[in-house]
Amino acid sequence: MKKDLELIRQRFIEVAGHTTQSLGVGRVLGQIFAQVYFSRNPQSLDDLVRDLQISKGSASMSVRQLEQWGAVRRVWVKGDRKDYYEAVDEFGRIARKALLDMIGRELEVSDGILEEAERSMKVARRNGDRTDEDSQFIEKRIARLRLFRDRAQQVWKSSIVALLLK
Amino acid sequence: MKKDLELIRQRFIEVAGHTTQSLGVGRVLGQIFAQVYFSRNPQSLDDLVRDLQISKGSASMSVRQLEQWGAVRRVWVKGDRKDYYEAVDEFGRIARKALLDMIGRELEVSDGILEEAERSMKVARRNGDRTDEDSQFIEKRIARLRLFRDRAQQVWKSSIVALLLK
DNA sequence: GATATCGTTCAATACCTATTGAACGTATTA
DNA sequence: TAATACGTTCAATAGGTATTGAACGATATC
Repeated sequence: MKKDLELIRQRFIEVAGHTTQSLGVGRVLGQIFAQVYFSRNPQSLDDLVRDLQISKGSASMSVRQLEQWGAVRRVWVKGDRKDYYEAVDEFGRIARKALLDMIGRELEVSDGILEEAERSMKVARRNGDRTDEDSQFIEKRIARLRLFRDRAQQVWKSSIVALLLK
Repeated sequence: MKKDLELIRQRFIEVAGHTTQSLGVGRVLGQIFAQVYFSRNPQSLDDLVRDLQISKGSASMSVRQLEQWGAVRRVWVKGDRKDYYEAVDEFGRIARKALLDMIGRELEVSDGILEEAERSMKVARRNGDRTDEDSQFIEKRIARLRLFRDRAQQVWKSSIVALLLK
């Protein structure tokens, strides 16, 4: 491959690695995807290990993660036992799955605590504590939190949908 | 304060810390905001140090970060030299600033590499390399990337705006 | 059936970054 | 002026997590 093309490729791999790293999913993940995405031929684990100078274990795990998100797909190369991978060129779907996987869980957790708190407040109320100033304050704060949470939920969902549409 | 209210507060602090941690901005940040948000009285650094059992340095830095994002504001308590902080109850604006600060930079970086690559391809083309199959492949991939980037940009901006609106 | 090839697993390690805490500057009080 | 109270800074450290690599199982090849 021509030298300047190779340079561009290298640069993409570098930046992709940096990006995924600061997104909290590890450098290797981005590097692998970039390498596969900018390769005409399907890439084997060994290709990745050699070119990116990473361990086989790392390559194996990262590739599986990428497969999970639908970012790469296994392809069959006849007469070769190795697994080969090529990039799926549908960033929308990929981003959707990845984001849901990464952020979705967290959202559910904080959702849980909110409902839990709301239940507790309800119980406290029924016991006639409604005049308590502390309770009223906390209750208001929780209500505001709920308001934001619902808004954020909407934005989140519509964003996800928007990204999905090709 | 009543015991069950205190429990709820504690739980919020715990979850907030966990959330900010896995968002990559440290546990203390979330803990401090939760504590301030669920306190009727403005909180001093010492309050935070005592209640959360964190170091003064950590408290100082995290509070400054929160101030930067407009999540807490300094308030003046007469007859007291300490700095006190209270929560700003506008999650929309806070989220906006925080997200821009955290993700905005990354977006610009990956933006840079894209334009850089596009320029390089343009130059290569002018030199009559357009028949090169490798070049054509890379060029197509870059174009697809650009397409997604622009879409994502739109979604990103509209989400940010939507969150801002109270 | 023995050997070679390939992918996976997971405990150990290396790396990164949040957190600490001592030292410092500044403002306030005695 | 000395002593105290307070917030900030930053080098050192702790803690968490990505990455490694040796061991393993499975499958193909000799």
